[in-house]
Amino acid sequence: MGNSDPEKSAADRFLADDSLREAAATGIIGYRLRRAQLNVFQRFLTVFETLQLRPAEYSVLVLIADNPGRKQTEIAAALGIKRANFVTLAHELEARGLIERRPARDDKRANALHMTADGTAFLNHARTLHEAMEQDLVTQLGGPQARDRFVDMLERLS
Amino acid sequence: MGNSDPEKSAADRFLADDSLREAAATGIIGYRLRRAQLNVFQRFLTVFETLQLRPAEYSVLVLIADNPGRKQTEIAAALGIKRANFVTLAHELEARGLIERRPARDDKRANALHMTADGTAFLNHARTLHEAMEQDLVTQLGGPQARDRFVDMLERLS
DNA sequence: TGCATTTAGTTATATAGAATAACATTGTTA
DNA sequence: TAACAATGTTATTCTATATAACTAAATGCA
Repeated sequence: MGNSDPEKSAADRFLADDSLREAAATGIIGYRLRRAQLNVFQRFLTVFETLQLRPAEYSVLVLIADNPGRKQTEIAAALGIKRANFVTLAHELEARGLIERRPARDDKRANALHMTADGTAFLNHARTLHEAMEQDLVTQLGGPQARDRFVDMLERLS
Repeated sequence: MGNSDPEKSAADRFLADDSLREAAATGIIGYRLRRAQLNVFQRFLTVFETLQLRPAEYSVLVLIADNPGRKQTEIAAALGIKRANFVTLAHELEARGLIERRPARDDKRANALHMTADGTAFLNHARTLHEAMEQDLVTQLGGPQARDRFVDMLERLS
């Protein structure tokens, strides 16, 4: 039983008709921005597939490693993740043995987040993969200077 | 009965701790790309709130107006929307009287998509709003040249 | 101090976007 | 003509994100 109705990739059809292509993208910054973002995220998913790590999870690990002992709410807020949604995320990372949620010293309600030894090793590996991907992106953008200009413009839109 | 648990905006907490802020964004193109995209889309939603028009719907209308008579699948594919998901989208736009789905001459299976007179008028209004928004973005980016460089870099990532 | 308000974490739930599978109808091609 | 492919469709799933409501604890203030 094979795939009875395989979708062609969007790009296949996209390139099949240039007049449509032009019409779709002309003068729409938001549209191109979204396309680029989806593309970069897709690349991320591919690169991190073997690690079973999604973008949000990676950024959470980076933030905890660089800011050990912070409370859930702080990490969540810094990444623009709602407290409620962060709960599941943190629980999964804890269940995988990558992070620990210790009772905070100064606040009995709060959990202080820390990396485990396994988590640190795992993140180091992930960081290597990420840096390689990032390097690819820089190359595509046209070098470090272009990257800096690009990131600057992204910030201007935020 | 007021909002018993109002969330602070992400930015409020974000700015409350610069060390976290720096850690979150350092060296992560994908992260900043996503932030910028969400921000621009949020602006779109605000601008188009009175029209009750979402980004995908706007791009569909633009594409149909610029390519009248195309089949559903063509429009959907050009925008990277799955056939299946496009059905609801097209039905809603038709229900609002903005587009028509006429039987295609050369293919009894297919629907050829056309704007209605109302749809054209509606889209003209939407285009005005969009152009104003686009102009704001260009200003934020630092002018037309910066916009061109920016869009070029977005294309490089796609 | 005592009481109202706020905050941290949590659970449950809702909504939107995007993806897959399967199907009828029609078109294409070997 | 018989196999295959494409179009539109429905149903379903998955993921991300958002909201409401609750508890326990902390904070503020009169």
